Amino acid sequence: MPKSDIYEVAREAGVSISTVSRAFTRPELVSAKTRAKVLDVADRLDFNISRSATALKSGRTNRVAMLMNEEITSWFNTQTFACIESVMHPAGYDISLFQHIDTEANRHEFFSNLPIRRNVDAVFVASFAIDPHEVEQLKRIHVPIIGINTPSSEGFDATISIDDEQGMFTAAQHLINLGHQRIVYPCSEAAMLDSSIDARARGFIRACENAQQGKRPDLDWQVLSVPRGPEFADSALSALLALPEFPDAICCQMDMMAIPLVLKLGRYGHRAPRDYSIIGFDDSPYADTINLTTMRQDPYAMGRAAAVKALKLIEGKPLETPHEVVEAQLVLRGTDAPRDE
Amino acid sequence: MPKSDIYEVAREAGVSISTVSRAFTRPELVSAKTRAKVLDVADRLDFNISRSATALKSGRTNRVAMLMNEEITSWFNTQTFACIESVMHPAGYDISLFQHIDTEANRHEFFSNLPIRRNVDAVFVASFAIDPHEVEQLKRIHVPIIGINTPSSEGFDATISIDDEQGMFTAAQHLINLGHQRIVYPCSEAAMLDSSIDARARGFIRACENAQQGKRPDLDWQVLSVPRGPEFADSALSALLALPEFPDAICCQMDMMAIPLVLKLGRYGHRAPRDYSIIGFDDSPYADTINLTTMRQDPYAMGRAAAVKALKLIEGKPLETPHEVVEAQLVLRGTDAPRDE
DNA sequence: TTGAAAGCGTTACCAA
DNA sequence: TTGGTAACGCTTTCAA
Repeated sequence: MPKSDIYEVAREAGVSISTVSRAFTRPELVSAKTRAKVLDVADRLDFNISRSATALKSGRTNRVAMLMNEEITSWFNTQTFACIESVMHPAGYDISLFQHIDTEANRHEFFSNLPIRRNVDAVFVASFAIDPHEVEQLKRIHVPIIGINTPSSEGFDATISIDDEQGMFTAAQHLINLGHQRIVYPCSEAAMLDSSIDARARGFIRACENAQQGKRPDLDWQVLSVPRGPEFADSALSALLALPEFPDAICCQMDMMAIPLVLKLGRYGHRAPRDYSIIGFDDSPYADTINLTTMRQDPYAMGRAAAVKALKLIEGKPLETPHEVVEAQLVLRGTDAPRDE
Repeated sequence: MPKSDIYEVAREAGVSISTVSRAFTRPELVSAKTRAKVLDVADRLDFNISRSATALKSGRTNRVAMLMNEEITSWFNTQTFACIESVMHPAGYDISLFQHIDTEANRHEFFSNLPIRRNVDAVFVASFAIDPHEVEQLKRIHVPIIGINTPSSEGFDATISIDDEQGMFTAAQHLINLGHQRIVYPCSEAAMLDSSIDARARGFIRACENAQQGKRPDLDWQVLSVPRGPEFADSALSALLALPEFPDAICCQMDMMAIPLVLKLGRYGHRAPRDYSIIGFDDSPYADTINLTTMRQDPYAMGRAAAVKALKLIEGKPLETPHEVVEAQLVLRGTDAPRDE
């Protein structure tokens, strides 16, 4: 078993363990020659600095936690994780992932046991709401807490969020401006506290009420709520087809709702934009392929921004703008058209 | 700063640090009363056992590495990561992710510096080929190496792979049996060494040559290779449409090729299964939505199996079946039909 | 059931 | 530029 320790390397290289350590982590303090010698011996003996020991000594853990709703396999979570990883990994951090912090049981388990206490240098909360009590609990780990798409920034050291309400307001407005009469907003029922979704619904409602009270008193709109779960798109499809009159515009909570609808409504003779306009939200995979008009959000940029903030906070540096809100962008493609008179 | 150490907890609880330690990690060795007391004090003082110290003391790192081609955002990588995580996390391991071990530069950097040496308890290699020299390098970290969809099991302590060659053979065979005459296999050019993809092409070719030499001497088939990159599906689309005669069957390297093709070919008047049959590979998102006939592989099950193997190997237990190969399943849906005479 | 103490592999201070 | 040494926070053996 050729796993050697720092003493062996020191002996073999004819130096002290201090020098071995420095050759790895403070190369500038060691003469080029000594350093080369040490690294050469170390490589031969399959030696490398132990991160655990470094962590212990330094008081840092070199690890951050990332809390998420549901699975990392969802589009937003994957994107966010990927770019936080791409910033944190080069900086020497591992990400300890906590999925499914959504059910009451899991939340309670997590926030009362607080397994990450004293074991991470920062915490990311990705795209879900935690209640004030939970934030309090989280604060007890005494490290920076960074939120991504959290409905509130209360209690967080930094947040970056998309403006869901305004984004969906814009989407609905766009549909209204196109002259559509009967607009439906299909959405899967909000998970407990998941107000990123709620905010979108609020934006839709506000746009419709605005229009109704203004120059479009005739506007006919409704929120079509279907149960959460893997079947939500099919549920929305059925609900839509069962409506007394098919809408001329559909404003979707997210692309994962819009894409199946566009695809499957076609089979029932409803073609966008010929028969109705439809708009999505997210610009997630295949939105471009099916030419879906949508509101784009950029989780990659958000994740990166969050990671950069975290790194600064870990270093104890102050943040110029701890809390940021970014706007979703309307991406016009081919599933919307003015209503023909 | 109420971050307290084990001594403070011990003092406050009126016990020794040994007892505090045991209260957390060996509760059965501590009287219920003492344990309750200790945990109570610990919670009040925001104390928790340090994973770094535990790791250092134990000689374990409580961390595994996962190496992958390209980004974690690809469907297969995300799925695999998610389920390895779901097994390793509860077992107390973090996953240190190394993305983009694909370019020559990154590979060299990784395999010669070997940053994970002495810093992980196992290594997962997800879905890409590493050359014999690289395997040798990897072995120098002296921990179990587990491969997922690696073309060879040479040098690995355990592997689980899908039989790409056989899977694509089955897919092509199916199309041939349906009576199709002109079969095209569009594929993006293999990344260097990425023979999971090559294996699929080989399966396609074998099925076609078999048929040709047997009862289908008239079979007309070809491999349509397009450059890698984000545009591969559009490149394949153009290439297909530029063919002297449009094929009556398309056998796709993967669903991410098949799905855009089905969607976009429709705009050019080619409808599956009316005008041609098409089959995918993977059963990735939206395959079911568009009713794509495809070969299903189950990265979730594979990841789980790989993680279980890793855990056993870390414990030093022997594996009954270190190397496993699973078959892809033909999922018949709606994009294939017998050729009408 | 509990306590004392050694040691895991580093880093950083102080000295040389 | 390099070496000696204490200390980081835990686990575990041995003793009580």
